[in-house]
Amino acid sequence: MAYASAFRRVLSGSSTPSPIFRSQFAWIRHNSTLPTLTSPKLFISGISKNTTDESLFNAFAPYGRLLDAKVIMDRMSGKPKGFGFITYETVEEAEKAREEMNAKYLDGWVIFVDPARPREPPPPPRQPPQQDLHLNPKPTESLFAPNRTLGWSG
DNA sequence: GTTGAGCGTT
Repeated sequence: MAYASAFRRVLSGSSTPSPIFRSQFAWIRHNSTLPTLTSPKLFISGISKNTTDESLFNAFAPYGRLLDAKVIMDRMSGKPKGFGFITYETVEEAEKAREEMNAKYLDGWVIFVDPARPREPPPPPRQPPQQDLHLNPKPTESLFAPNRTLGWSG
């Protein structure tokens, strides 16, 4: 996502969002993953270090009923990682929130709303290429079977 | 204590 850092560099100093940039963000929507969401979970990236769970919640609250809003902090260092997750009640609300809040301002930073990846991939849509190792081939009975009829006994 | 790519503690 090169556009993310590009817009951040342009907009990091300005505090007032200019309407000019809204037209600039149009192509992002066009370029973004427009197909319907499959999960009410959203991955919010590019959030400010001032953004907390509460301000994230308040920012996305008008677009649906939020079940959860978390700003991910590094548990080792305690510093915010700069992204978070929100969970709506339905995918329609998440869809609306993405349309309304993608590439918008939150605490002076342009945030990006994307569908969150499942933390536990439950259904693999394709089975992994399992190589079929025939470690136990059928026993070759007669290959090494001694021919008793030709014994030394004469 | 560098200025930002990314998918979370259970």
